[in-house]
Amino acid sequence: MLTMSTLKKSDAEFHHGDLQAALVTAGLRHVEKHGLNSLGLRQLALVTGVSPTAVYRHFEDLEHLKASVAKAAREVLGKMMVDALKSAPANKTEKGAIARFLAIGGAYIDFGIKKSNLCEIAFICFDSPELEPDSPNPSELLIASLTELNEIGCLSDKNFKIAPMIAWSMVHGFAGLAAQGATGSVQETNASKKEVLLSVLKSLDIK
Amino acid sequence: MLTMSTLKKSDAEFHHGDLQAALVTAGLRHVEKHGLNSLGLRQLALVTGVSPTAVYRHFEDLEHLKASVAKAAREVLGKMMVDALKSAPANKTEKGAIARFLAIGGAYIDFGIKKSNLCEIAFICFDSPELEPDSPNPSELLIASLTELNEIGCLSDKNFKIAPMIAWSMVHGFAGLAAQGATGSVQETNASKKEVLLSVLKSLDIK
DNA sequence: CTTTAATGTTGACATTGTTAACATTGTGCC
DNA sequence: GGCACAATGTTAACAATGTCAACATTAAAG
Repeated sequence: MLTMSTLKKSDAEFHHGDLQAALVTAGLRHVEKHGLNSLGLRQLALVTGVSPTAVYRHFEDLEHLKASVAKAAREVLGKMMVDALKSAPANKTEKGAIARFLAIGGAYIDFGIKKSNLCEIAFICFDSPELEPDSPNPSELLIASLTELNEIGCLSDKNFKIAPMIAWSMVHGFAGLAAQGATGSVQETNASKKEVLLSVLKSLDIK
Repeated sequence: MLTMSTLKKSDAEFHHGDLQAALVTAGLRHVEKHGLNSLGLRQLALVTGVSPTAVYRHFEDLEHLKASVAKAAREVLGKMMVDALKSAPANKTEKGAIARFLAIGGAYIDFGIKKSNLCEIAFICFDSPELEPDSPNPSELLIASLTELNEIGCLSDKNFKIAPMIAWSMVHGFAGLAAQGATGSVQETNASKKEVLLSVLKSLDIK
């Protein structure tokens, strides 16, 4: 099962290799460039170089395909957050932990600002499947950062209980508003981004 | 213009009276019950008792019709907020102003919880038209409540500047998460709702 | 009363999502 | 190695959708 000497691609190219992933990737690219509403099954099959009905070997439905694209979009968000985490200071101090929280929270917001089309599909999915086990989960990354703040000692146990919902709501809400241009000009948005993140810390008695 | 002795409905019923509004209302009802993705032009025309192409006399496009339904959904949210405001204490005191803020913020969140399908379409619209001039605007209601807190004296001018974005992001984010069931059970959600609203006040140094 | 704009209808077309029936490829078993 | 079988892809067709062009009816204006 799943042998086929990985990536041999078969001379006649009758079999695609990994059509499932190819369709999702193509769908992700399309949404990023042209938005969600124009995402169609046939066009997607055409771009991938395959017949429309081949899609049904991998997805029950167009809705299920969309759900997979939504999953991929959330994985992009997760990657942006870990990238931001890597570029943040690694000091195991209070200041470092705060900087890391600002980094991943900021990355979540940047997802709304810079990848607004992906943001549109990422969360507007009803019955969306779980992320890949090895793929970083956005809300879990937020929780991990808050856990770190708690363990270091600058986030009380009482506040820690409500912290995930507070931080997630705020960051998610601002990202969504920014994605649909409700946060004003670019500089206004960037100013608000900072204030929004700091207000989360303030409401949690941090710093 | 627009005479026709309002609501005479014309014997032959060739003309509908106010098809534009009827289509939007039907669209709103459909989305509320069956979700957004199944919202179609033909089905909508059928329900309204009119031919499919009649829709094009009132809407350039299906997208524009959807945008009008989205506008109507935001107006529903606005009405829920003013209703909550009416049911809140009217004391012109600090406590009263806080209670009113919690009421309209809570209504925004309830919109996400109890009208999740409307919440789905309300904000996922690109080029959505402005609300009716007399219809209460959600974000402006939030701002008005914060203005009141500022005028009463329990919200500093400095915090007042950032307050709209803070409050709007938080409430909008939690409503969105609740709408897609990301906030846990019903009681968990209600508990979080309270914490979320209080944390906004806290981050603004209120109370 | 006639002209004209507004509003609605019919018929047709291209495109879409989906299904059924058929074809090809790779895998595992003897 | 040869053969059944599951996996994967193809073609042909269907119903339904959004949209357009041409026509019909009603209301409004002179």
